[in-house]
Amino acid sequence: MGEERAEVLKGTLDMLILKIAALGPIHGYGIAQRMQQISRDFFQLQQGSLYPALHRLADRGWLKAEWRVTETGREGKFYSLTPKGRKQLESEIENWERLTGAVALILQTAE
Amino acid sequence: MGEERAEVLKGTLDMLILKIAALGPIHGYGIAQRMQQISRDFFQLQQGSLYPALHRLADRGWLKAEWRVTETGREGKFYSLTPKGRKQLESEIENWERLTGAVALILQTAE
DNA sequence: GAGTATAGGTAGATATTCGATGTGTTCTCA
DNA sequence: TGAGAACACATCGAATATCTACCTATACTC
Repeated sequence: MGEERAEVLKGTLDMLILKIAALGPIHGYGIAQRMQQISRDFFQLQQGSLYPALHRLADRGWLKAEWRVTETGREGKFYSLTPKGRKQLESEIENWERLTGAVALILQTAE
Repeated sequence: MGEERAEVLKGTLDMLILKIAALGPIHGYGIAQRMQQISRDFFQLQQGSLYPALHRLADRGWLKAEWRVTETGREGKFYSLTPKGRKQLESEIENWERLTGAVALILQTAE
């Protein structure tokens, strides 16, 4: 009980990951941590969602990956935004805003 | 090109339908029309999404259905919110707000 | 009589997220 | 020195939801 399970809204994960990556090169595990931090523990991104999403985004040419050594001395795959990825992020944010705007219109409708 | 396809965000359709039904008993076809109107043509709910969703919501006890005659003299299945459905709607709206709040935190983060 | 709008519906394809599970390394602390 | 936690990568299958495409039927318009 009291499970504050915060599932990411389907369709928004790509945008969120791209946005975090836009802050600077970061490895997968770090993305999940950062997302949790920034959202004040609201989003707890699962690894089973994270890694497939990263591969998907890389496949589409929105992220590029590079092995480097992390702050903790381990190997990590660092992702950074490609120019195409930056455009994609912009377009996803725009769409997100139009979408939440439309939802707001409906939620505000009074009986 | 220029396709302004507005797909409903997965996970929000139930909330939107419940909200429209909360405005008063309304039949399925009317829900789609109303949603399009209120959202200023942004949402164009497909029948293949609408009807399965209505059945789902009725199965869960959030909507109750009743055949009546529509304004245009046809038979229509009118849906109205049950008390359980009203609670569900409230909880979905609350969740939606926490969710968009968390997304906003991430989108606002500056490099 | 043809076509459009209204009203209901199903079936299959697609996409995405999660939960469970697996590998291996480094660090901490008893 | 050894156990467990945290770090870092990953895959697989189940569950879910939405869409596209299709189907039926009635009423209205031209």
